[in-house]
Amino acid sequence: MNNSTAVDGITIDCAIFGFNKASLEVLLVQHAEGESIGKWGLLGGYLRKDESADEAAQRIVYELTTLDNIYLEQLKAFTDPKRVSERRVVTIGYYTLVNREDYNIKASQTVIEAKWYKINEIPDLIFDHNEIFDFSLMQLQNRVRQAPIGFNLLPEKFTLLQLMHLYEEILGIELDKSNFRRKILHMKLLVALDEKQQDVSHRAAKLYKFDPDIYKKLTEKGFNFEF
Amino acid sequence: MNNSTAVDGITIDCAIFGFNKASLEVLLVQHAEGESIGKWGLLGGYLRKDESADEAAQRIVYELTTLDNIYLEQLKAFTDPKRVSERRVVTIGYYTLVNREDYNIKASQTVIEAKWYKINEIPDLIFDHNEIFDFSLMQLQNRVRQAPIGFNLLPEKFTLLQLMHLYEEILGIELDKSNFRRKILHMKLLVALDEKQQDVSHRAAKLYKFDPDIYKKLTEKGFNFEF
DNA sequence: CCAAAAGTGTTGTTGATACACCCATGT
DNA sequence: ACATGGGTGTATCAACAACACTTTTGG
Repeated sequence: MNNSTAVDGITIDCAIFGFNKASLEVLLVQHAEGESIGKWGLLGGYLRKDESADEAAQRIVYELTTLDNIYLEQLKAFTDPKRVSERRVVTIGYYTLVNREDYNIKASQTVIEAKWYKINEIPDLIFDHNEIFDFSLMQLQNRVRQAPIGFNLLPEKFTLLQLMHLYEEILGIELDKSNFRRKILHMKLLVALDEKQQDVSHRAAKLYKFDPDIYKKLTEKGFNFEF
Repeated sequence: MNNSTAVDGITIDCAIFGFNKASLEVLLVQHAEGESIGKWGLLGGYLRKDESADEAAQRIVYELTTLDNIYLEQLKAFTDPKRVSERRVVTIGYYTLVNREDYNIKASQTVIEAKWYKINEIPDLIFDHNEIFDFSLMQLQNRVRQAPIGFNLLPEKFTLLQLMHLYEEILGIELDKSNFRRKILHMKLLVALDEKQQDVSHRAAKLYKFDPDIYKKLTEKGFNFEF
């Protein structure tokens, strides 16, 4: 990358979450250059002089995955003076939620390899990236209870049990099928489609989709996302 | 201040909340030097090379108020490339909760004047400080519903109605006295003292204090702070 | 017919809400 | 006596947890 356009001493690091079958996973990368060659870490990059941190995070994720318009939220700034040896670098942490069905790795100059890791099988990462990851998971668990951001991890059409398993994975709890159905349907956030699952070896489930317009209307009255 | 010890291009800005009688207020300052002379803004300063952002925020608040060991939480980094004209400066926002009874302004080299403003009477501030303040209020409203951080705004001993008025002010809602009492006492977070209000022109209320030890025990089981 | 997941129904308990009401104290 | 806030009691309603049950579909 062209360092002349970068802000000195400020980087962006991003935890990219995806949901696969029944498990919540994070995309980690091996860096091809710099002092961290060959070690796994969160996807990162420099903040450029003409962009905000949000724009930088969007750009950095796009450069690796070609994913556009993804859900993205700043965590906080990580500022321990010793977090990177030798230099003083402050990093601004982010997390994003992506739909694995849309995802495709793009060849990249700065990254050797990218790989999904289950959230309870994260290896030792560079710098303070384990701390950043832990914080991002905590933040995800909190946010998912306050707003329906979890839908960003699912394909457009999904069954109620897929949704329930997603919440179970993220929150690390078990939910009652019957009660979950009642509660989520009662919120009126979902639109039932005239479609069912295909090619499953059991009774096919109805498919639903999340409706952001309905969400906007409901959000003014306020409703509860505790599960 | 000695700029040779400062990290280039990174500042700290802090919204200091206090609770006075019945209103939630923020401490604003007029800067004595730099491009912002004479305008009101949040308390701010440079991040130093040998300190984390948390330490910097503690130091900056201490330098003005001599308050120590206060509740302090990072908001996020504000990074719009145009947020400060001329230079690229990223600021890390903070908010703190202080007990007005402990508070005393200290003479300061960098600040002409400091003044408490009611949260709905905030003037036009320098840079993006209005945005930072709005964010801090939102964050306070959210956090106060998840954990008993509001106690940091009160004196050590307080009545149940003082506490209720605090929540009403922060959240901008009205609460039912009877139901509030039941709910807060039911949580078992408060320790009833063998003391009553003095010199009030009505029946004296019992005083309570918040017990952090009890909170720690309860927090593991989880409990609900929605009001 | 069986396995597996989809989907419905029932019941007891808890907690929120909206009140009405009585108590203590200073002016 | 009355104003002001302190403090108690109660009836109603909505939400939740636990669990049993029926339905659909592929193999």
